[in-house]
Amino acid sequence: MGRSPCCEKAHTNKGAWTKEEDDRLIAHIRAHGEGCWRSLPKAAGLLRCGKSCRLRWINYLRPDLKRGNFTEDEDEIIIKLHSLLGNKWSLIAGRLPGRTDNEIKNYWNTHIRRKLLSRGVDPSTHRPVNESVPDAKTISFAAVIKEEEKIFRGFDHCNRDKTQILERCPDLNLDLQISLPSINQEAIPPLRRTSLCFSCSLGLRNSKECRCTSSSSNSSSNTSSGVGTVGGLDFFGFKSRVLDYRSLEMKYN
DNA sequence: AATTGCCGCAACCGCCCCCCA
DNA sequence: TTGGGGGGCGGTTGCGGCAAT
Repeated sequence: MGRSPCCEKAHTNKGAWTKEEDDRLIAHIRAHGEGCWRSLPKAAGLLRCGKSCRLRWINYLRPDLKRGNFTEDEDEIIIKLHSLLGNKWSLIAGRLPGRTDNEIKNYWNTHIRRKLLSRGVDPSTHRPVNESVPDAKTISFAAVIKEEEKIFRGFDHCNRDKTQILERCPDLNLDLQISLPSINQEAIPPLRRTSLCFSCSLGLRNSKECRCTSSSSNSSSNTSSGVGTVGGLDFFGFKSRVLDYRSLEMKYN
């Protein structure tokens, strides 16, 4: 038995939303709030799929949406976040108030990709287009074990157990941690040490999150704020729990 | 003025994850 | 512990508008 459909497809409208449908949806959400999208269309008197209502509200009708063109600052933030997070549009949108994941995804595909290509940057890898990428090395443990089996086949008299072979490949814990590039400020001549805060490095100079100071002495304090926070800036949302950090962790046990 | 091709964006589709019974 | 349902997400599609011819 397959999955039950999210709605009665036969009796739902598709395509562009009418003004009347928008008004009904807005009125319903104003009165009852968001939630239970599956039952919302019926309650609101809409011949739409619940998912369609959700999309329409989130991407178009929500009152806190920022309409209009993206600013240069927003462009740069999107580029930097994309280089860190990849196509995690919802995470990127979470760091840009008033913008939706769909909007950012479309904007990326239509404008930023072209912008990066014109700069000679590959939008997928964020590396120069003509930069030769070193051959990727794939470590295959299965291949290692096969090789070892070949070797040990000649030593059958030893009654060597396969588990002994496997013990040669201990469990790995490949936890990935993300953090700011570690720069040893002590190794840099005093005059060249930077006090640029992370906000400024994202192109948000003079923003309220800016922690830059005229003195370079504060720069070290920025690195002691813990993972995901820089100078008190909750960049990765660890404090606000916007970012599901588990998606950035790979475990092999 | 009509046609064609391209571009941008809203909306849809299907998969995946999480929560709860 | 497990399975089903609901919601969220990323990729894709299709339509409308606009520029070029």
